[in-house]
Amino acid sequence: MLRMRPLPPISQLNKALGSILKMGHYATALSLIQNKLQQFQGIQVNICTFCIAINCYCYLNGVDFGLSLLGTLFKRGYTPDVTTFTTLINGLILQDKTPQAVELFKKLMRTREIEPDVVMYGTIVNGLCRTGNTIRAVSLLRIMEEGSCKPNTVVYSTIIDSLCKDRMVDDALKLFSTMDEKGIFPNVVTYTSLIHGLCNFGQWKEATRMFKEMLDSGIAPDVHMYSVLLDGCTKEGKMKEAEGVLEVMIQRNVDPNVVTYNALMDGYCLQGQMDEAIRVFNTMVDRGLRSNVFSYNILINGYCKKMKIDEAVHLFRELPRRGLKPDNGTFSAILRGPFSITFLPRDYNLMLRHTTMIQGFCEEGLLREAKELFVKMEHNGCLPNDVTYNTIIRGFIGQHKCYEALILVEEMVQRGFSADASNSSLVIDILSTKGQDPALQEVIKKFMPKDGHRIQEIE
DNA sequence: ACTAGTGGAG
Repeated sequence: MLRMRPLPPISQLNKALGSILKMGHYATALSLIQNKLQQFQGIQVNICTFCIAINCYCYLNGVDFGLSLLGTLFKRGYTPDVTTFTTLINGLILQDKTPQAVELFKKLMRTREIEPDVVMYGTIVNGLCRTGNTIRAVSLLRIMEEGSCKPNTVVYSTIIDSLCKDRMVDDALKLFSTMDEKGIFPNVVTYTSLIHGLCNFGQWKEATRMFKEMLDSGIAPDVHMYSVLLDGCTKEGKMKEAEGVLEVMIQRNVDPNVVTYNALMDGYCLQGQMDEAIRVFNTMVDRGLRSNVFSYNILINGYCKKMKIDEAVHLFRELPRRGLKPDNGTFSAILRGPFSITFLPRDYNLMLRHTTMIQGFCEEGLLREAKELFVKMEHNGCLPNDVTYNTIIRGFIGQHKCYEALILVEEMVQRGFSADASNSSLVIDILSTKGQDPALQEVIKKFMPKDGHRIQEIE
């Protein structure tokens, strides 16, 4: 007879779920929760399990699903704790709803429903930094310093990294130097952010000084740190040193990953040494690492710059065979290359090739390139037609470049073309939001097809 | 046990 095993303690389940989450398997964690609930009807799910589920929903289906679970939680008589709310705040930030996240945070502060802890503060700081509000994050840091919830290394690191990315490396250095006074110690993450920032601004000497300082304080570099250093070397054209970094990390049993090799490959591409870049690519694969779309983009970009079209096309075609999908970076590399129209399908005629390319440029926001090709296509013996005009005009309007659009509209009308359906509706959209701009009015009037009555309806 | 911060192409 089958004897029922004792119910696993809920803490055991939660612990297992924790390690599944660390690997990013949110769907697995969710189905595990559901299975356990069905398997053991009487199992007592606690607030942590709910929080894990909310977190999974936030990552898988969006924060709205997470919020709806909060309702269930209330209905069953549970009281959400600070972690639950932090999870939701993080969910909002993940979905680019940082203003709502800040609102929720403020509301919790106001109603004193929850006493925010350092993680909740850190989550808000992260949200502010990610949305270009680093200065507001610094203000929040000051508030924390004066209050009872003191900032920790994570909060400082988040802001230091953001300052570096906002090109305020000096301010990052200043903030860094105040950490010591407060007895908050930088870790490898703090140093990585700062050294990355210094490398990006060519302050190689200062970067190496910081690295030595870190080693002296007994902090061990990890794969992130070594990759940043290697990348810094290649940006300085120091390929020998970059290879040296790779050797050192292998020696010290820090395994390089695909990011490390990509950085090295990009360095060789920058030097125009495509043979070396390919050698690195092969070494990476030999070491059992999988190339990603970045690896391909780096090489395609390198070949395009060297006018090696066959090699670039070959790699481009290899992407799907490796189960990889070209992304914006791939198209960007191709579009900037001198042979970009060659990548397009064989049955595209010259006209279609140019128009497709122009559309690609517009979608990438590369209007200057779009205009260049637009001018060039006439020299290539290929007159733009109504589709070409509509494509490029849509591009300029999309980037709110009304005056450039106006010139093109006049040209188009002169040649006897008019706006297509998609552009007409686009114009109506703009009219409803920005109709008061006289310059835009001018564009719109010329742009619309002969039956201008739809404009009057709106006016 | 659950929640926040670090690296790479264009």
